[in-house]
Amino acid sequence: MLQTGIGSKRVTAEDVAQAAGVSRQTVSRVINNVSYVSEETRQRVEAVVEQLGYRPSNLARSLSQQRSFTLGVVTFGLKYIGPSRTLNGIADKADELGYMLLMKKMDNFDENKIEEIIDSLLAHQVDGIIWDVPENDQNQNWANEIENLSVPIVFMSMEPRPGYSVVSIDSYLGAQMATQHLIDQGCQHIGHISGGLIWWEARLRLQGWRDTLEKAGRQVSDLHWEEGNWSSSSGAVAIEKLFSQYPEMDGVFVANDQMALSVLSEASLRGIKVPEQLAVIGFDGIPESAHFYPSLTTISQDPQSLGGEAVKSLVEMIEAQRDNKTIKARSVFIPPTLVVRNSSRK
Amino acid sequence: MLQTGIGSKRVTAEDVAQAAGVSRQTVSRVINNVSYVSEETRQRVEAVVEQLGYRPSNLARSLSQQRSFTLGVVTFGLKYIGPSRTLNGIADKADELGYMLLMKKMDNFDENKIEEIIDSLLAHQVDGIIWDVPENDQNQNWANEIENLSVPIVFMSMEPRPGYSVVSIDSYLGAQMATQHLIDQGCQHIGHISGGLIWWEARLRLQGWRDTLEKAGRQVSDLHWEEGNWSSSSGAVAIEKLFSQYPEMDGVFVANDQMALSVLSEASLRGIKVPEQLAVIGFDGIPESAHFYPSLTTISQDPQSLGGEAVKSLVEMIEAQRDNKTIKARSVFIPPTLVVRNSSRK
DNA sequence: GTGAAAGCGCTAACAC
DNA sequence: GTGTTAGCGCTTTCAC
Repeated sequence: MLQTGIGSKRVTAEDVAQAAGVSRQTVSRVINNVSYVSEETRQRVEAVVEQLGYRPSNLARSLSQQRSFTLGVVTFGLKYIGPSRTLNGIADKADELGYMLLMKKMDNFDENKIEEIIDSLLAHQVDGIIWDVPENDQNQNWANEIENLSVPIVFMSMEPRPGYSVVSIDSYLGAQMATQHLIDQGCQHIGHISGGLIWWEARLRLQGWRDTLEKAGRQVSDLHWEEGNWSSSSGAVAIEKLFSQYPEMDGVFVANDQMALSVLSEASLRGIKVPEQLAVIGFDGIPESAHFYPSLTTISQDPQSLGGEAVKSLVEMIEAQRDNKTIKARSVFIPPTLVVRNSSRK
Repeated sequence: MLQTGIGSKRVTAEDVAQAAGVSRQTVSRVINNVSYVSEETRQRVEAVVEQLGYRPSNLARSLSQQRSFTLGVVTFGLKYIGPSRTLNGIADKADELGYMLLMKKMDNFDENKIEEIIDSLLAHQVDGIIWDVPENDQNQNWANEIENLSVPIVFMSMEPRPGYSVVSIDSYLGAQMATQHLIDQGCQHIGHISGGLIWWEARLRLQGWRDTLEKAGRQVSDLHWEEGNWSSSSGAVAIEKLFSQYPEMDGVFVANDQMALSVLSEASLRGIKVPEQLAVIGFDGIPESAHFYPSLTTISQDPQSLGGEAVKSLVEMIEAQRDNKTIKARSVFIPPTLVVRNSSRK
């Protein structure tokens, strides 16, 4: 039974105690199922709880226990599908482990905001923090600011640093797989469209492409790649440039599926046949990519488990801290998988 | 300056008071800028605050003020782009108005979960709740359960009921606009692919399509539409069926852009020319739709402002409640806009 | 202007 | 088994 009446006064443990003719403490014991309470008392209390519609206040509990079972999550670019799928994974795992999520978003790289955000999370007594904001030039310094936090923190998609816990997709590996796949398909001239290079993952994917080509003895030039910003629009601009500055290109590794979508469209517009004249491979494996035309070969990641891993790591750290164990930072890299579809099958 | 040291003891107002040689209350006054404090004391306290890195505990404040400046948000289908863009709008507006977001997700329609979720939110003393879960047969009953909540609640994308605040896109209007557009382009046989009909919005879009056709004197049959579930995959299945059961179809209104993507792909596969042989219009206006091939005509909604409106409504209700004013429920319908692109321009 | 006391709703520690 | 006391960190009320 839910509490009734807008603005009605809250039913407290004290109310229940009085109505049941016991002490507050006994009510607490019944609620939390801790230490023995006689069956008779328990039932009496439970009846009153039900009758009064009593719900314990987590707020008060958090204050008294100095632990809130709440995790702070700071995300960036929630309006894009990638980050929100990760958030979904975080939410699922948090739920499973009995934590709530206190959410903050950060949309620009204002350094002052970093402290403000962390502070507001801390003020709400979060037990730990998940930081899912891309690292870039402007916000690198926060690493220092965050160094001595009073709660554990897990970073996502950030370059691992000793002493920090980081959970990421193995973008470098994925880029290698993608490039190698194009090589295996017989492509001779493989271009790349990167994500915004302020993102660590974009830099990794670029590097993976470059290294793989070089390892295969291919010539790599700066004319062979263009920087996008993850959006489809930027993909359209980038592929235009590549078409003109790298006309012999017969394969392209695109750093995410959204930009790859534009590559397919622009190719269609120009009558360039995919994959015959141009093989295309994306990254992310968004569900829609299976329905692009032609269907898109891609490096698939599972943001669900990515988010889940982050929560798992964080909760481990939280527990360790409570038990006064040493907290050992742990970095997790999740390998992506290659999904071959029509856009690359020569 | 951030707090230092994992697990280090929290700096409290009491600590500051002692260090500054004043009482806790004076510290509180300085922090909250309320009532007069002598300039000298103020500066002394502020110095100590800075020096000790004192951060007031919002938790304790919430408990004592019986108000948390936290909003509960319950979302459904966060892994899809629509709901997460809405969440983004919610987060922005909440930030602007000084509220934090406590997030819960709900992924199936388990009725028991409803109460549990609401309870956990209430236990954390949220000041109000935004309910962004589609209404369906199984979960209609919650309306009753939620009836007498102790905090204000705003529903999203739900059929308006007297006494409830609801914020929605005007899907019916959008469907009319879409269908009318196809009529205006000269389409004679206009089909429809709906979203999952457990969603109120899917039903509205279906109805808008049907009504508009009938108003235009067109014949409408159940062979002219198919139910999808919003996903691209379901769109592929649906369009297949329509192609076979409604071969004369020369225009199709698809209930969201993801499914429309599959329509474009399947048309390409079959060599059906869009828009010459089949005009296609989607719904939502996701950024990618501008880069489909051909670019997709769509009914564009702004989930950002949708989420913003919900927060605005909710906060209004919260303030009203605090001032003991009568809370008047208010329903907001946001009209979408028609974006004409190549998929429908005959 | 500033301080003392009480209270927000709960739990931990110790009695009985 | 159950009650009492103290305390989590803050704000409110009321003195002075």
